[in-house]
Amino acid sequence: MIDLKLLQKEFDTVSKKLMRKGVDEKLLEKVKVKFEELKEAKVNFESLQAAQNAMSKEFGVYKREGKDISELKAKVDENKIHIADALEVQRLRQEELEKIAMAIPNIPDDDVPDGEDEESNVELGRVLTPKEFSFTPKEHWELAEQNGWIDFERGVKLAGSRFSVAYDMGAKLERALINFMLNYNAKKGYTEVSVPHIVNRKALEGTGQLPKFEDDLYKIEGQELFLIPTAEVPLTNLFQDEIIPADNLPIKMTGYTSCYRKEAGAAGRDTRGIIRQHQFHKVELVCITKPEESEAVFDDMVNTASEILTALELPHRLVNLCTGDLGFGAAHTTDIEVWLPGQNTYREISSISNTRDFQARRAKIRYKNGKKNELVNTLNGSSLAVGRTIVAIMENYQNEDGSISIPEVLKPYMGM
RNA sequence: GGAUCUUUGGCAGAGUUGGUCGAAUGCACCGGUCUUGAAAACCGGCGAGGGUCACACCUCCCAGGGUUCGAAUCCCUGAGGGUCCA
Repeated sequence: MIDLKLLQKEFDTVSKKLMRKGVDEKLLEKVKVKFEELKEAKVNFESLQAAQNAMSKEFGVYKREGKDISELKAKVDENKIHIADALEVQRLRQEELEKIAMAIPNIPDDDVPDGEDEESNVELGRVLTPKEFSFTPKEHWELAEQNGWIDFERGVKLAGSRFSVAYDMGAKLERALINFMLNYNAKKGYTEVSVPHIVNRKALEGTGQLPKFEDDLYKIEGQELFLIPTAEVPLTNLFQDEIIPADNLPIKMTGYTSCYRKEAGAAGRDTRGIIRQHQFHKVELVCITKPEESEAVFDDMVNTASEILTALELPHRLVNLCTGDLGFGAAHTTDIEVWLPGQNTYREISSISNTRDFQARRAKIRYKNGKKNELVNTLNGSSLAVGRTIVAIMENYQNEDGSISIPEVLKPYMGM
């Protein structure tokens, strides 16, 4: 949720920034008006309520003094009707406002580059040089089938398209990577947390997946529960409605979960292989910080994810997302793209975002700054998407005969 | 599963003939006096959210609903905890 007070006070500045992200200025004006109307309704309701309270107190006095209360009662009864009306008005306006305000994305930072889509993303740097192959490197699905690591047909049999089954070294690699990543993150000061894979609506509203992106979520029939699309949701919402002592910040967490996504808007994209699955494994980083320290923590998260790739000797690059490619809740995002020689391109393997106070405002996560309660900053990032890491390992570690070597650092995790 | 009791501020714990209760008291905590420093003692402050320049004011005594001019206090439903019976 954006800061409505800020929108009201500095409409021109805020709307200009949001227009960079394609938000219609008319919509923002509407939000501003609705916000003012809501405040008005609140003041109205509260003053009626105050009058009611005062009269009720008088009642006590009258009774004790044995005075006649019929006139006062008439007044109070009339006021009651007004209160009911005022409350209804307030409720409606609140609903109206929330409906549109909740669908407004976060304000992008000033240094986020302009752009429609990923074409305008800005490369920040490269780590490791892709190696030259003496043969034409294959794509991962081919290697996966050839080595018997991944079974696409039986995944479809069990659950449908975009599901797959991992076997043998493919399955072991999954497990090894998860452990390796979690251990690495723990060493960097991130506390390991194991969370539910099913969450309620409030949690998803807190992190911004709802109400706007319900189509992308798997919902449990008959219940207001959803499968998580990322561990970011439960990890961030651990602190929903809490006021955290300043000394406890920053909170740095890492967690492994499966992630479940309908991929509603992705028809036809990445249909081969395991780049885009309905269920995939991911190790996530989530941090909760004071506003002034969030950028330092952000850098640490990017480094942590990048270091894992470096340890796996996978070439990658860092990319600063442009306004058009930025997610709903992010103020700015750095993607890490790993080199895939089979596809001869870099593909996203991690996305690290600073949402600043956008999620904190929705989820009411605050901290005690002296005497005042202030919103925290929340950050999230993958470190890393496990399936895509396997893809990267397959393509980068392939040999001419189609076999695949195992990265040195993973061998201990695979009983080798 | 049945009966009964219970659910209050960081903790403990008053508050059930409904009104002056957002709530006594103790502990904890913060500030001060005293002290070389600390402890003790004494003085002062001290629930949360919204709102305001600051007040005022609104909301919150497990959750939700109801009765009433007015509810922490009464009624209903649900959840957690205790005890007894199965």
